Amino acid sequence: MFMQRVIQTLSRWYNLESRDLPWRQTTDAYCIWISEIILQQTRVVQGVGYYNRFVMELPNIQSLANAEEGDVLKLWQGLGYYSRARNLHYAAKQVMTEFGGVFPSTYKDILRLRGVGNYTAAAIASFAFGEKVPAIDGNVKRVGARFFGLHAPIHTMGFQKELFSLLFELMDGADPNVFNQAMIEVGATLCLPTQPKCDVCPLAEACIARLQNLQKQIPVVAKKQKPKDKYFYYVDIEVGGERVLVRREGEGIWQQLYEFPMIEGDGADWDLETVAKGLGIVENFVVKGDRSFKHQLTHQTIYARCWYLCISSDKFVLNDGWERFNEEEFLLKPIHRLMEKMIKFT
DNA sequence: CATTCGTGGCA
DNA sequence: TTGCCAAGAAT
Repeated sequence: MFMQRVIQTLSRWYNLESRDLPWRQTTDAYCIWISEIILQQTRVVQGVGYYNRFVMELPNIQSLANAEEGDVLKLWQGLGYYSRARNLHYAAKQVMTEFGGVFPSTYKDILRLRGVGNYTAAAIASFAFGEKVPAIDGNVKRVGARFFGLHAPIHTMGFQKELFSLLFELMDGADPNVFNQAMIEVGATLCLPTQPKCDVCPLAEACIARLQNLQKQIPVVAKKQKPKDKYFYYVDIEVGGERVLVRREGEGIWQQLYEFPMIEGDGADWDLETVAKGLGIVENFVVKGDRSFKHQLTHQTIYARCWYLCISSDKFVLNDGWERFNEEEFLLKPIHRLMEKMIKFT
C-alpha cells in the first residue's frame, strides 16, 4: 500500500542519513534511559557531553543507586532542570527495590519510574525492547501535526490522543525502534518549526501540510506568557581566604544546590548596607566589587546583583546554614550556572 | 488544564 | 535587544 511504501522510505532514509549519536550505539536500557532523561527539553549538542561523562562515571543501575545524591547533582551541574537528576537517582533505587535490580522491560513498568512520563517510557520501550508504542515528543508532535494535517493546538489532550492513535496505526508492521527514532530525527533535522526542508523529506509525498502548503499554519502552538521579574541580591563573602556558601532548601528553583548568601528584593536599587543587614551581617566588611547581570528563566527574569565582600577578621560568625569552602572544596560541590557566572565576576 | 521547573543558541 | 524554545514531567 501507499503508506507502507512511505514508511519504508522513512526507514531507508533513517538508516542512511541519521546522525551518529552515542546512545544509538547501544541497546542497554540503562544507557538509553540516561540519554532520554538528559535530552528532555535539552539540545543534543548540549547533552552529548553530559551523557558521555554520566555513563562513564556511573555505568550501570547499581552504581547509580549506590551513588551519593551530591555526586549525581555534580554530574548534572550546568545542565538545568535539576529535579531530573534527583528523580534519576530515586528511580535507580526503585529499580533495585521494585524490580530486583533489573531494568523494567515494558512500557507499563517503565512508566512507573520517577521522572519517566509518557514520552520517555515509550522511547525506552521501543528503543531497547522493540515494543510497539509511539514515542511522542516535541519533534513528533510537529512532524505528526503536519503529516496528518492536524489543526488542533499541539498542547491539548485531544491532539495528543488523536496523534497517538494515528501513529499507532501507521507504525503497524514497522520496526518500532526505527520508526520512532526516524520520526524524531525528521523533526530534529528536517521538519523544523520554521523553514522545513520538505524538498529532502522522506515523508513529503504523503504530508498533508506540504500538499496543502500549510507548513506555516501547522502545528498550532499556544503563545507563551511573558517572564516575570525577580530581584536577587547576593553577597560573595571572603573570610580568611575561604568563601561562604548556602545550600538552597525548600521547593523552589535550584533546590539543594549551593549559592552565595542572598535576599530577594523588590527591584529598588538597594544599597549594600541594607542587604548586609538583611542577611544578618553586622561585622565590619570591605567592598571589593559590585557586579550585576540578568539571567533568563522559563517564566521569570532574574536580575541579580553580586557584591564581593571581604570580612576583616576571623571574628566573623557564620549565620545558620552558612558554610565555608576553600577553592578546592568549592569546585567539588554542586553549583549552577548562575554561580559560575558570579564566580567569573570576582 | 495551567505552572513550574534551566540553559544556551539563534533569528 | 527581545523572543522563541529544544528527545517533558510533576504538581
